Amino acid sequence: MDEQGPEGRGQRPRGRGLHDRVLESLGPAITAGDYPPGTVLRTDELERRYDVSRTVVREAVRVLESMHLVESRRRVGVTVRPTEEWDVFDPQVIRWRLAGPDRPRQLRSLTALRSAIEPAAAGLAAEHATPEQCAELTEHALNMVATSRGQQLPAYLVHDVAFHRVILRASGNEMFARLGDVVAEVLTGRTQHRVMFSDPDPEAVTLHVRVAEAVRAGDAEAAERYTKEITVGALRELDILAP
Amino acid sequence: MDEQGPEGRGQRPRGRGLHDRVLESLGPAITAGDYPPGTVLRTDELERRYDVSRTVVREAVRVLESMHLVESRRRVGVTVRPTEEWDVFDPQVIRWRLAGPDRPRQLRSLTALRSAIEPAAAGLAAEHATPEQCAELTEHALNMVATSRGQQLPAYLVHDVAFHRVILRASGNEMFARLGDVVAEVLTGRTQHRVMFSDPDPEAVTLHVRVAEAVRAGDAEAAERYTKEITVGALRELDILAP
DNA sequence: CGTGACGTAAAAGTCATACTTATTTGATGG
DNA sequence: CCATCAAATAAGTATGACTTTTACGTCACG
Repeated sequence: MDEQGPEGRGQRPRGRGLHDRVLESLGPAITAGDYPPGTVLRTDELERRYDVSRTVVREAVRVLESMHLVESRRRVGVTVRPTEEWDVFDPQVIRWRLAGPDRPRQLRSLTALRSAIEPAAAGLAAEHATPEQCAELTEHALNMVATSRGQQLPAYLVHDVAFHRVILRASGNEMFARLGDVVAEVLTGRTQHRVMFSDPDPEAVTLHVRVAEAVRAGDAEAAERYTKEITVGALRELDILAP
Repeated sequence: MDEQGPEGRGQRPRGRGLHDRVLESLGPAITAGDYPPGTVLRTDELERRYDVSRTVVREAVRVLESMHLVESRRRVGVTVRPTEEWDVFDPQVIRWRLAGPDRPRQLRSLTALRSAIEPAAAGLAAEHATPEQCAELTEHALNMVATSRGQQLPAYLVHDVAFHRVILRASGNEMFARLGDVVAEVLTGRTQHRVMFSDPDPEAVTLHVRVAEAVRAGDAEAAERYTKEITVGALRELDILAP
């Protein structure tokens, strides 16, 4: 055993809070499958493992429970729940899974989600976007064109992310809007995987400009169709990278 | 003051846990707007209000924080966050909002979400559904037909919900699958609103049968198109009910 | 040999208290 | 007027005592 001494706790690591530290360790571990569904954790074991008090462990466990990652039952312990019951829409869960071995699978799910949501969002945006949002949109689209050649992927990515964020926000649907972070994550992840490869697909760049035009013109049908083409491209790309 | 006595707590209401009781009171209150964004709650105030210990309040607050409903900061208190930052995909948040004054708005968001997701899910289902799932699908569709006339809405609803659940599950996408509960909630809510009115739209019933056929035939394009028609119908219905 | 009632113990849940730490506020002094 | 530092405040953490639920084994009875 490696006790640091009879009194007090060793090494206050002073993150934003001890419970966060526990959460940021347990969450990824569970979503990564280190503790397969059915695994039982006992709180006093966790106390010792992380060298923290009951208070801290319980708070972390409570949060994991609210994500349906675990279930806490008296006389049993904290049981890891089956994967199908996890709150896969929880942004935190998404981040944890993107950081773990489930990343490819997660990226596929998310890309399929994008492919369903974004065209609809673009259609709504064409009807609801404010003039300011239209302006932002065309600006980002033009910046994408400008940075689409000559190893400027980081800059390109910034505008790509911003573009899709505006679309989702301009849809006027709060739920679509909240997917901005997720889409950002997917786009970023995708870029990292091919950063050494080529410049972005010129067709995709053009499509973004078309979407911006369609939204500005209030043409919902066109905005939806062009966006669909973008996301279909993203899906196809996934199949090529991991068939 | 209404103290129950000098020692102990009064009335153990023994829900599944005190923290749950606090959560189930605070959560709805916040999402209902009883505490507008910016409102600051102090934990010791909550302790007194709910007549529970620090431990319990902290656990509840921790969960609310993980939903991004509140933010807890030292020397300040527990602050209600702006609506745009809430985890609107959290099933619990969705339920709370559906139970509160935000219900109409929430139903609209969710219906728009359905309208984006379900057609895509149906398309995927046509490619991935197992024979068993196809069988379930046609069975539910036929039962919908059978119960579509003569004041059998409750029974109809059961099969409607089941049908859409199977579609979402058969899509093979875990995120789509997890929307089953949400869709169920929407369908149930919709039925409750018109339970005294008419039988379900015969066209919608037929469309469900067509979707089942398309999925069985592996015709993704048709499955997607028919499902889209169903959800568009749902959207139109909303406009009629609350233009 | 099966079956149901019952007691026991294990683990989470709760409480009260003492103490720590970060942060706001404002007072003090340059 | 601004920088700096001190005090007050509310959340964060630790801990020990106690309660409540419930799985599991035991034993008596059919």
